[in-house]
Amino acid sequence: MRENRTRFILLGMLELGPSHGYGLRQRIDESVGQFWQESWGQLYPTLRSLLSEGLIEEVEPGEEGTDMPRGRQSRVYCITDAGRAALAEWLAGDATPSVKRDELLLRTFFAHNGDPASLRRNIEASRDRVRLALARVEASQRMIAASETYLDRLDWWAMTARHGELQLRAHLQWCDEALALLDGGGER
Amino acid sequence: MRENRTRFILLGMLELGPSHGYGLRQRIDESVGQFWQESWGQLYPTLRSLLSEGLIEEVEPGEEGTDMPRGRQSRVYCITDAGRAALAEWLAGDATPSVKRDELLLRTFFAHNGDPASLRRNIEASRDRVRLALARVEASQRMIAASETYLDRLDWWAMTARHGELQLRAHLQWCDEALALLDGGGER
DNA sequence: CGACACATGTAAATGGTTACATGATTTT
DNA sequence: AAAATCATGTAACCATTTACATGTGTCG
Repeated sequence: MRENRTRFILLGMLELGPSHGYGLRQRIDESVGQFWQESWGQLYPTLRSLLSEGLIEEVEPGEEGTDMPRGRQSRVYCITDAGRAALAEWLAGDATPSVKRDELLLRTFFAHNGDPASLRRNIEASRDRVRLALARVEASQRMIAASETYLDRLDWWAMTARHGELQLRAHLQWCDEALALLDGGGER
Repeated sequence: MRENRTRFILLGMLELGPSHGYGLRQRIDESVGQFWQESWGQLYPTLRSLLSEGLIEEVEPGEEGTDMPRGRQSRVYCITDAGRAALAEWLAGDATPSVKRDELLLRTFFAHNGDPASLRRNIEASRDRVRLALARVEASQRMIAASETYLDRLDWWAMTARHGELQLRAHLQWCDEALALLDGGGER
């Protein structure tokens, strides 16, 4: 929490090419959506402050376009050298360890106080969500493998996808084990 | 975010036996600390509001003591029937899917803009933290296996520990793969 | 006697989501 | 003509952390 990472996601996404607020959020969802997300309430104000700090600048829509808006009213931004420097500086620093919060595990821990059917429902819902997420990760892995652009970034991107794959598979295995336990001795 | 889970953790922990603020935080750290944590700024005010809602009540220190304070000034709480009902009601509902935020992966995704040595340092730091966490999980698994109390809760507790084990092992494997990639073709 | 763990709280700041408000363009 | 998507933003609210403030008991 102590550092505002939204700034650096936006800088990193703009480093891939100029875009506008709405388009940046799409990029975020498609690329790092499995392990990060941004809301409008964060995105637009942060774009403004990056602009006022000179880390990004506004360009005319239509210029050298990588990701131009289809509608009319929109503001297209581009990263500046100062922005690139700020991004590099952030990357040179230490990551703050991620705070883990897992409500499903909390419910599992306290399951004694509720009924097994509710826990089962929640685990099944989680399993279904994670199966979808795994399908998305696998799709993204195929896209990375087939990509002919951004070649010098693909190794890193594949690494993040691989993390998702391992993490999600581990969770699926847990769901299976947990549901088996609920089926077996769980009723007592 | 929409639901204040702190309330239910405190209720769940008090269901194990009466305790005081400081002791509750210790219980939380020792039991669900791998996937949940509470700060003082959340804990004490929440205890107050649970008290005013009648979900917990204050008892004299020294009564039927499971977890009594060693120092002097302290307030010991006990869950009420209303509190047990509130906990059960929460458990009957649906879990809100956990929001995932992983700064290490963000740094990996944008690694192209920084230097490989910094990424390596961050991955190694994460691996070291996770090794420690895994050791704690394994210790907690041994404690659960050897426990002769709370028998009807042990299955659930073991399940949460198993989740930690699977998740942390998956992360360790990723760290190894990522470091190998950094050693190998990573320099180009 | 100094450091550290025990113990309880409050206040301010931050980070983040959600709902609101508005309107254009595309698709059905 | 309606619905969905594209597009930009603001305001209110909520959750959470961090720093502050205070004091006791224990151990070396």
